[in-house]
Amino acid sequence: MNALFKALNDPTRRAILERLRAGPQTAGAIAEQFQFSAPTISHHLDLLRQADLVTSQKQGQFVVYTLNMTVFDELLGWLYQFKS
Amino acid sequence: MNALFKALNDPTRRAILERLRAGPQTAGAIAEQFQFSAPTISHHLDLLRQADLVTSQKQGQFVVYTLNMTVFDELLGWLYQFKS
DNA sequence: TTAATGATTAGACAAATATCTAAATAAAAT
DNA sequence: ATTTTATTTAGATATTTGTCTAATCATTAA
Repeated sequence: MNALFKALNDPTRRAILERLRAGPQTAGAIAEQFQFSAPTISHHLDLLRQADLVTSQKQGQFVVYTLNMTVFDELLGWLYQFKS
Repeated sequence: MNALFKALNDPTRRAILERLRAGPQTAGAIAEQFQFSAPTISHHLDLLRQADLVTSQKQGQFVVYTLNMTVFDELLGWLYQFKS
């Protein structure tokens, strides 16, 4: 829960998630879409993975990142207690 | 959106929200339930208010904080784009 | 009007965070 | 084998954050 909110508390990381809606992408392809250095994006991806918001698969020299939406259920569950 | 995620990215602030589910409470009553100083809780309440997650009404020398759940719709809306 | 109570503001400080460059690792291409 | 490409790790740094104590503001009570 902590890792989840932490991961979401950054506009760049949220933007990465939104980009991944279009489908899995390599670390490099993701980094290209932002003005930050590759190590910075790599770090953001690490935090997203710690929160289980993305998964990564190594494919040759590339690392492909995939959105994992199942974690949102946890968030929805937390939100639900506040409804009504 | 930034203020919202920022406010939620702290366990104490999330706990405050959960306590407020029981009903509006004064700043002092909220602070009593935590081990932090009154100024610290006051600061957390300020961030929650900046995110519009709570509203405050001054009643004499007390300040009553009330949970505002309408903001969660914004969060749900953001989450919704990831569904399916 | 003075003292007490509830709450916030101000300022300080340690810890966490986001970013960078440089270096390291691993795979592919020459 | 060597070099290039993709990515991560390491280390540095400036900013942000959570906390505290002390001081201030505002309201109520003596």
